[in-house]
Amino acid sequence: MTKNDQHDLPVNPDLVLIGQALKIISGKWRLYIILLVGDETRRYSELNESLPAISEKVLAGELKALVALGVLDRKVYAEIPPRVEYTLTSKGRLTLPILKQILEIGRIFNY
Amino acid sequence: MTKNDQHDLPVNPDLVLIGQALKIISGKWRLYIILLVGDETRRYSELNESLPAISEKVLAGELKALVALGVLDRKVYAEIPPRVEYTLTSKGRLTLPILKQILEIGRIFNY
DNA sequence: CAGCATCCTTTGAGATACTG
DNA sequence: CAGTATCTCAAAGGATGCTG
Repeated sequence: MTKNDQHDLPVNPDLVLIGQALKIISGKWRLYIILLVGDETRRYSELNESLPAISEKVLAGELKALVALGVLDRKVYAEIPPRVEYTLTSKGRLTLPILKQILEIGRIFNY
Repeated sequence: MTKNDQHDLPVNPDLVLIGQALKIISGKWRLYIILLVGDETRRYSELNESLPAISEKVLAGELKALVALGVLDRKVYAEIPPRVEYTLTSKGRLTLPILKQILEIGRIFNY
């Protein structure tokens, strides 16, 4: 029976889910990227231009992470010049309506 | 007509709202704190115990920030020992159902 | 009890040059 | 075009001791 024994506090199972969700959406650019892709197919250069303030390194890193997390699909076309397209996975699409709700928070605190 | 002229890209007004929302919810602890307060009244010590991994400095700082942002109300009781209680403001309460939706994202990527 | 002050470590992010 | 490699920096977060 340690001090942190589970019986001490009824651990809120939601806290675990928050952690899972934060793995997906936390960071300065995640929400922007996921919402910009939306239901479309986006090329790297499109995203780069839509987010002028992001650096190439960060964008490439975030895209790679989101692919690894199963949020984005990455499709490479063997063309010259190269073309790479990103779309939401089925799981990624499930998050879309939720992320759009987050925009409401912006509205709430804007006026 | 500069390169960044607004006419060049139909700037997504949602991007602005994301920025507003991120001011409220971004960071490692914001979601936890807001959801833990929920519809209840929480003391500093309660929050501190519910989030064993947070340091006192960070918790105090986040609470102060959330009060400044208009998310939390802070009520001090002139007692000994001191008692400080936090509740959501009316705006803060408006975010609750949205933040609860975010838990769904955790579920989506958990299985 | 509910913090603040100080110091320190870690992480995220930006700039730039370069490559398949 | 779509990235990588390096370097650098700022900010977030953590540990600890102290106080009204």
